[in-house]
Amino acid sequence: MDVPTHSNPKSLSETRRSKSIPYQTATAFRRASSTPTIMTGDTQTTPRAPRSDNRRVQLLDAAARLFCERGYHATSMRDIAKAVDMLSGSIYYHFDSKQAMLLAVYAEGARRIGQLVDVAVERETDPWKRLEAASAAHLHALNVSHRDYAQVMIRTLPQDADGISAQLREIRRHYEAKFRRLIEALPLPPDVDKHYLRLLLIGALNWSHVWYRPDGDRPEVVARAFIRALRRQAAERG
Amino acid sequence: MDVPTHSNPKSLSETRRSKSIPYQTATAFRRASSTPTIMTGDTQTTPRAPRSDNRRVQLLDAAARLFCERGYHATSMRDIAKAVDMLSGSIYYHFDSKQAMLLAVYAEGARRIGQLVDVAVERETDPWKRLEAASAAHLHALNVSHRDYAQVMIRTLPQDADGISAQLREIRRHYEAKFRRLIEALPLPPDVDKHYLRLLLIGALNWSHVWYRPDGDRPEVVARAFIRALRRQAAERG
DNA sequence: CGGTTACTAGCAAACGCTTGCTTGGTTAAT
DNA sequence: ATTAACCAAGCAAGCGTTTGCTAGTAACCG
Repeated sequence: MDVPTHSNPKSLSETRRSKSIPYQTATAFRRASSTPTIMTGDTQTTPRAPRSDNRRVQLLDAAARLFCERGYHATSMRDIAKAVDMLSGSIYYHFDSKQAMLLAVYAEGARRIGQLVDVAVERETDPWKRLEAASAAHLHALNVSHRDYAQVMIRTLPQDADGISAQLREIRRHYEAKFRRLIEALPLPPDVDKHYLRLLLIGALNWSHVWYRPDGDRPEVVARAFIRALRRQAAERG
Repeated sequence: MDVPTHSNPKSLSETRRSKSIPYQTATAFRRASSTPTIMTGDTQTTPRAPRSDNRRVQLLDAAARLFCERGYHATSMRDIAKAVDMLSGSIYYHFDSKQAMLLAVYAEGARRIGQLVDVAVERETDPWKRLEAASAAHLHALNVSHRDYAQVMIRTLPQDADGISAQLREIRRHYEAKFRRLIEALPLPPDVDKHYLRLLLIGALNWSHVWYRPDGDRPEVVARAFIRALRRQAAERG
């Protein structure tokens, strides 16, 4: 159930636009990519696949947990290293920098919530039911099944990491488009502002990490209450 | 218009429970308190009032601005000192620690939003209008008139400052009680869950710092849109 | 299949710099 | 004359990152 479902290295690297971004060494990039990028030069040696005891995932899990618990700036590379019983310098074999780790966690968080939402939405046909399912999946990822990764993705602001702010914004924009489409599909009277309906719902969902308690109502119950409050009876009947 | 309306030192110190908390020296506390606490000992000299060129407020303004822009952990005492053209060590004449500064900014933020909300609510009588006015005031403080202080108060989580987490929680609880009362007063059918109605609204309001743009709709417009979405037509007519 | 080679994954130790905070002394407002 | 307010200097600890090196693993070759 709670087994971490990491993306394979390929899909991770695909969130990156170009090899020229300065947050991963050529070596680390080659590692992360499943398709061995053989250079055009003739003296180039063919790269090798990651070893079976590769601890990149362990490292990312620890980073996600600590970034979630303490926040990015309050977590040191030594903290992360200690969590997986490693020396801080060794992290730099897997990641180019602390910011690169944050970006990786953030992207993985977006991928996980996105996947959960997609699966949940597919099962429904009614527009309101689809939105409710998406909300429940979002809440579930954020507070139950993928807390660490998802909360880093939700709570990290672009200004927290200057060098990768553009990437962070793009990832979030891409995710939120799902909700934009779901709300666009709602049968609403023309006097209802879809823009603010979206901001109202997403804001409430994202704020849930502050008040959500595992021993309280389950995500589906919360989602139903939220959608119920937004779904105006009059619009329904008309 | 944008003149900072700081609380006087007395009201600030009142948010503190006891003199024994370890985040302000005896000296700094005496400074902050308007009623000079004369000790029972006989050899005690009477303390003097703060000088007219006291820069405590300037310092707090700078801290609020930097905490808001970069976050608490990403801001150093030297950054704050530099912002008011001071040496970092000199800050410790006014505040006992970095955490004490955060607490002061946080408390002042809560005071300012609280005051704006109180004033706005007083002008209305209809329960829904009162809630809408409170929402507009909240949005206004958070994104326009008291951005720095208010955003620190909203965005800072208890786990960001271990030693003062209880105080932070208490201040926030006290503020949110205003919304609890406003929603309690709404004429709602019994099937509407007031608990989740509150979480929905407050979450959306607090998330506004992510998307609010000064050249977009004014806070009152946003608040009206939010309340409109929550105020179900059916309930209104019944 | 055994040996050689190539390279992954990590250790150990440091680099230069920044951190929150302290202390002793000085100046200027009251 | 008193002392609020600040400076100058520095402390120990911690920061992100780099470097030189090596043990162990996997792919290849005869």
